[in-house]
Amino acid sequence: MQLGTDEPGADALDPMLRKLAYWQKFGESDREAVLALPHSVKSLGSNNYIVREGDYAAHSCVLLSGFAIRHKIVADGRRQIVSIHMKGDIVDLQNSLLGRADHSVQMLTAGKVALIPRDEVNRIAFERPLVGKAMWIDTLVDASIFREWVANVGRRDAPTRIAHLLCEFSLRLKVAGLGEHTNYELPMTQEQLADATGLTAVHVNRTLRSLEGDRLIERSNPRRIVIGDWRKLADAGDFDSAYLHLHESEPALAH
Amino acid sequence: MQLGTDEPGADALDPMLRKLAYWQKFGESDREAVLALPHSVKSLGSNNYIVREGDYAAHSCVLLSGFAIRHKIVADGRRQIVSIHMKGDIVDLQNSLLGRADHSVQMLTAGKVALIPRDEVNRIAFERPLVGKAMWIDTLVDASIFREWVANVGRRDAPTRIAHLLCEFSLRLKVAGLGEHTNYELPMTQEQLADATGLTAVHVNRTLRSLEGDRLIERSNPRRIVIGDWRKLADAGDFDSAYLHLHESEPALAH
DNA sequence: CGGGAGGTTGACAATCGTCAATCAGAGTGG
DNA sequence: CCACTCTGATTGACGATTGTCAACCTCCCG
Repeated sequence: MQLGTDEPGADALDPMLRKLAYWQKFGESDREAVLALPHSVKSLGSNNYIVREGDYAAHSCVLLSGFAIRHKIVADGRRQIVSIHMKGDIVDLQNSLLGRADHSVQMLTAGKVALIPRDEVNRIAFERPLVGKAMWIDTLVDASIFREWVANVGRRDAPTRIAHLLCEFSLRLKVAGLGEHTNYELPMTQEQLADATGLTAVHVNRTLRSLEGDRLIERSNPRRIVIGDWRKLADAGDFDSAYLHLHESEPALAH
Repeated sequence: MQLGTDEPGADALDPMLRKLAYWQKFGESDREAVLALPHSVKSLGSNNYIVREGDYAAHSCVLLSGFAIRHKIVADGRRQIVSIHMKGDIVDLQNSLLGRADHSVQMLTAGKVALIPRDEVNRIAFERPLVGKAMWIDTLVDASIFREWVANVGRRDAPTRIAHLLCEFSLRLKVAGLGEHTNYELPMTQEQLADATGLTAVHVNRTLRSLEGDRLIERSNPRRIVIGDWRKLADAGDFDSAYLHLHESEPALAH
């Protein structure tokens, strides 16, 4: 299923603006300039590709709703998911500057994206220093998350790895304002979870059940994650939110 | 050993300029502006720290000679190296914008670094769009390498992982103009190699010897890597240089 | 010549992967 | 309403890659 292209609403880019303004305080004119970026909105079905490895992207792409992942395929056909994205995430800013995509971006659920011509992204980045700075910071935080993922798949065992991912997802849901962050539906199959953690689907299954057995999470159905004691799960997942570079107010989660 | 601070040479920042100019063609005034950045040069001994996780860095740091790594420590004290750096690499640009360091940077060998006040980095990035763009691209390529590392430790087996790292190192040596890239001395212990690949030192040792046994590499001493057939090693390491975003001329290595 | 760091090897253990069967739930057509 | 089917989740038995522990070797350097 590949759905059509919609008319852009007046402030379709609001989720992107919120994200950028989170990194860098904007004045009114910068806010308006971001919202005024030319773009088209596209509705995508689950599993639709936004970018394919090797593409020369003509657009930058912002996720307006739904969830998406970035992934790479290795020699024997196995897949590694390198990041998970949600509302407001700028999903392929790098392609505006780098040219050929070094990985694919794929929808996890149905959702909408805004496509912004790469020239426009480049223009605003350099005409409006605060906007450019916010975009740069956004890509630096992305990079910080990749580093954490290298450590996660490289040096943590399966239960810790999965607990860490559940914590990251929870906290990012909260920052994005997407509902109850201690009781959420993980928008992916266990196979996708395996591809994100460098494990196999079977082992992910066993590990989830073992986290459940240890009362670190509850699951009323296979995808629903209920976090009873956030601090306990964070400890189990060796989770320290510093790498997300959130403002002071957020990490208070720990309470 | 922590050596002193030297007088900056007239063009100490040349390695940084070369790197930036590789990503973005500069005019003469931009070149001069980069070289004119205020900075101090510091000589560091092997294993000295450049940045420690948690630091609020007042400087950005460019590696002028020697090798360095970035790493993170996980709960049980194990370490994950997330990248390896060499001459010309801008090693903590992100700290200029992000504030608190989310990982440590440590010298692998003795070498020199240039410290540039973070305000100066911010200033040049926004006063000189081409310089800013080059720095931005540099951070995006960094991020691309992190993604590849996530896939490397997440989805490749030990021999493939190590072969991949050897290929990446080889190619980056070549681009940086640091001698014979098919016959080089790997500036790290097997324990450090293990921390970079998410393995243990013992297993790294066995795997290196097995690569040797398969005639994918030769080693006249434990650290010297001789690549007889580059293509063969690249195949064994599932190595495709696209993620390094080099210009067209370099990947010709494959011949 | 002694000490130490790093490299090498073997025996054994454990985490995690593979294969295969079964189960549960959603959607579909008769 | 009820097979039927498909995807995803779950479980068990077994196997393999990788980790752990411990010994020993080698080289460099003071």
